Amino acid sequence: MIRVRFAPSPTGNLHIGGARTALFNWIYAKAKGGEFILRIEDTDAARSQKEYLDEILFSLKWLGFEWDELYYQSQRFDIYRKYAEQLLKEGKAYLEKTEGRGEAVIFKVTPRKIKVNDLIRGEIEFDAEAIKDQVLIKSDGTPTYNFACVVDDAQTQITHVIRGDDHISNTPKQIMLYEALGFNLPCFAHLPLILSKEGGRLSKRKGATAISDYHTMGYLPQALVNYLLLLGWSPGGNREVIEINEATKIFDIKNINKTAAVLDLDKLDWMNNQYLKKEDPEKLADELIPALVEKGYIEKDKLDRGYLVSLIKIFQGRLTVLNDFIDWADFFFLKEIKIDPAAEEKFLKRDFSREFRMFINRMEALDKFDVATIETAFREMVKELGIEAKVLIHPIRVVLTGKTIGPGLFELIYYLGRQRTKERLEKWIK
RNA sequence: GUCCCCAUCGUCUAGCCUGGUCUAGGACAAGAGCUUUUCAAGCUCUCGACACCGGUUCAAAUCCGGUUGGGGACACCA
Repeated sequence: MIRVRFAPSPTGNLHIGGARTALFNWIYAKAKGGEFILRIEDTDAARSQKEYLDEILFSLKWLGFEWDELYYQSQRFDIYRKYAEQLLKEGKAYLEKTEGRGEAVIFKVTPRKIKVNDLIRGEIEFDAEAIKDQVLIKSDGTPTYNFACVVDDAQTQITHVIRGDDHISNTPKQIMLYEALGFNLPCFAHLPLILSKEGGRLSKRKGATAISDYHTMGYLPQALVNYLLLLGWSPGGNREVIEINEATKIFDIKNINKTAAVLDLDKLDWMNNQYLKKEDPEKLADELIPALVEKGYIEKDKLDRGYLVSLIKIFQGRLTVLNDFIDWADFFFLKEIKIDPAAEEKFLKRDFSREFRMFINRMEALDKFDVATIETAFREMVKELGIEAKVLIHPIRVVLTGKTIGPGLFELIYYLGRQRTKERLEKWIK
């Protein structure tokens, strides 16, 4: 049974890099019918925070990476202690006293060559000569990262350690510990790093946006996962959009490439639009309702859900992020719309009183008020006036929506309704 | 400084393992056009890469060596 783990430290939010590591672990488990274990590396009590833990757990669930088991290192200190004592007893570690602090347990490093057979990179050789003796238990009694990591991976029977490239130099240190403790070695796979656009590691300043923020901004988890999957792996066959369920069927560590990838969010935007277009509008409504309520655009108990879904449908294909809807469709919810000054300048300098009046009358005369009849009435009217449709379409759009961009005019009028269309047009009749 | 990793369009990548089918394919971005009711989408087209040097070979993006460049690690952080 394949067992993999993702081991974040709650000293920061989950960001793109961590999410991608989690993804590759999770998908490998799925691909091989294995288990995905989540381990919280919260040994540093001073830096670990509950809010980060919550954010990490929320984000992993949001992305769809459900775990089979969950461990907290802070609850396992006695286990680390036990193994440290074993090493002490066997003479593989020694105690070191520091003034003002307690005793630390230090691992004795024996000079030798250490070979790592990495699933992605092949064989890598290190010389332990360059590695200093390693602290196992700090003088405050807490374990160090490398020690706790090895004990936990072995104890929880992790078969494949899949992690970022930045851990590659920890690997020889950990292998020495596995051997000293008499544990079986897992397989190692070191993922290429994700670099910021400026080069270098992802940091708060450079692209390390919290995953939960992508949720807040209106990205779809499927889109983010698909984008992440393409960073270092390819389904082949010139495929870009690939559903996770399909990807799990063809995923293999062997196909992960060695090169670090630069984070370029343009492609994520494109990907998000791809998923937004085909997403069930009912689901998008669920996502949008809280934000719309908060904006005061709708009221929770007086919600016309069917209407909202209809509106989502006419915007769906043009959204980059779901939240674009809130700005672009505001005129459907606001009593008083704001007219973009540039749009007014461009389309409403002329007096359209006669045309607007005429259009109102035509609409009121309609027996059946739907997208097709509105359009027919409008087209007949401009024909009679002897003008091009767009001469009138743009000014009407600006008056009704306040914007120069948006959905087709006739469906927009249909959903705005006769009454509101009339009111907004009348404001511009002198 | 020491150790380690990496190297195909601006970006993500296919191809590399198993040299010839590669005058290197796709996607994003950019530019042009079509459509049109604006924007978005869609469609068509354009721009654009095997880091460099040497070796092996009839033949190298593909194998080998070096150079250069980029990145990572060297904590009683994780």
